[in-house]
Amino acid sequence: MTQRAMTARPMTERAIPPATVARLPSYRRVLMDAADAGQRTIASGAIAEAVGVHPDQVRKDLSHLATRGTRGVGYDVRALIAETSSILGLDEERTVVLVGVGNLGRALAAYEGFAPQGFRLVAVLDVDDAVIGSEVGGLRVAHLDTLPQVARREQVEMGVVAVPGPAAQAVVDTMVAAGLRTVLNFAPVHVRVPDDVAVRRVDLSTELQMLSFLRSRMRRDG
Amino acid sequence: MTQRAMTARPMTERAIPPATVARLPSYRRVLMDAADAGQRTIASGAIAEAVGVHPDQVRKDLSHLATRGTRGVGYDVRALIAETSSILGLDEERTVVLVGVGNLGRALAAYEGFAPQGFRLVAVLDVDDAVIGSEVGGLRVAHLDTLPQVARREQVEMGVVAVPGPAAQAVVDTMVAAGLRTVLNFAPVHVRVPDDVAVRRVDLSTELQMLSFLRSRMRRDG
DNA sequence: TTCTGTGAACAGATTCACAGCA
DNA sequence: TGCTGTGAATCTGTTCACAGAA
Repeated sequence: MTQRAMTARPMTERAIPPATVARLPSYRRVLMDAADAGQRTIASGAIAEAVGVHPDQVRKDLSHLATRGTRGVGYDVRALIAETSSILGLDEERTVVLVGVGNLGRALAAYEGFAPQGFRLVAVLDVDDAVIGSEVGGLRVAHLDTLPQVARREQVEMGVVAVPGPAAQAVVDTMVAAGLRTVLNFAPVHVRVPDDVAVRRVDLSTELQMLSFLRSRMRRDG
Repeated sequence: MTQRAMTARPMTERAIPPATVARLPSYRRVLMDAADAGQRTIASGAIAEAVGVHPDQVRKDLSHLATRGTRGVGYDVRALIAETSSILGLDEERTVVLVGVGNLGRALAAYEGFAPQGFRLVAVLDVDDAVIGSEVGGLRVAHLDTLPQVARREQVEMGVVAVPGPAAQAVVDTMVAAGLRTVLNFAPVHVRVPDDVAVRRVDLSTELQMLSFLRSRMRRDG
């Protein structure tokens, strides 16, 4: 629909392929482990081994970054961490709001993986009076209606949707109206959003079903 | 490594592309909604609309199945549900074991999405004495050491890993040794498994980071 | 040597274009 | 006329092969 590839863009960054971006968080994690272990440089082969891809793939991916490796040695660990963090937007703090305080919502609110990557959960919302006012993940659950105020006050950028499927579209509409521009959707439905809003969906049921498919297939192969 | 494509295979099924399989669960959900609403047939455009893809894509995907649509009308809803279920291996019950009773593990155990798709959780395991013996998702938490017995007794096929990263590889090794052949890994690390075991990883942090990337990019585009 | 960087070959997935049946 | 089915064209991603710097 929109013509992106032809758009003039500052030379500093050259349209990193989505497939590469998807691997960057894994690379970054390995790099941070290496840094913790005191390593100053790391070879593509070592990253590849830890992440489970081909070394070729790692080098091709890293060739989209500005950081260059040195032949016979590898890449500078600190430089790569800095650049991947910057590309992924992890050098500035991102505020997150969570909607839906069921089992999954509660688990997400308590999830320890948010904070270390710079994601700060600033509000937990629901529409059910039974849970509003209770404490979840160190925050008091408020009514979904307060989202616009919270979003403005805290400059919230990301929304996490952990409500049942039928409620998801309405929640996302509310988020979009409140100015959120990225949404992580755990409901098992596709939601419609304007072009300038990004949505990613995580569906446990889909994952299980794909595994189930692989299982069926394997029994015949083996 | 293994040569699959050339393997002789019963004509009844012709190697469905992975990308298609990944969309099948979504199609199936839409079909079930349509069936609930009393619809007997459905057009590719309607499925596409609900799932958020091109109608062309839906038709190409469905062309890999045996069920054919009728021109000017659409596809038979019941027939498609039956065939997608069969392909995804959802016509037989799959037994699942969950390891790791942290926040996420508890949420997964209580997750209502397992049962309706034919996934039956038969055991919840951990290594922490503090949680062993407690009840989670209607099951009493047992020690990970009991996995081999449970796996044999219940013919367990799938394992869900909800333990911290550093513990994941050992847990998966135990699962593989106990005969499980598919693993859904929520730990943020790559785990090594033999060729005949399938692993899928779901990483919340990766999803957030990809959204964060999109957010950074959008601010410049818009 | 060892390990990077990249063009070229290849493979897979999506979109287009259109023929053809109800 | 509406919607399926599919070859062809295109696009995207992966793997190969190898030149070249430390």
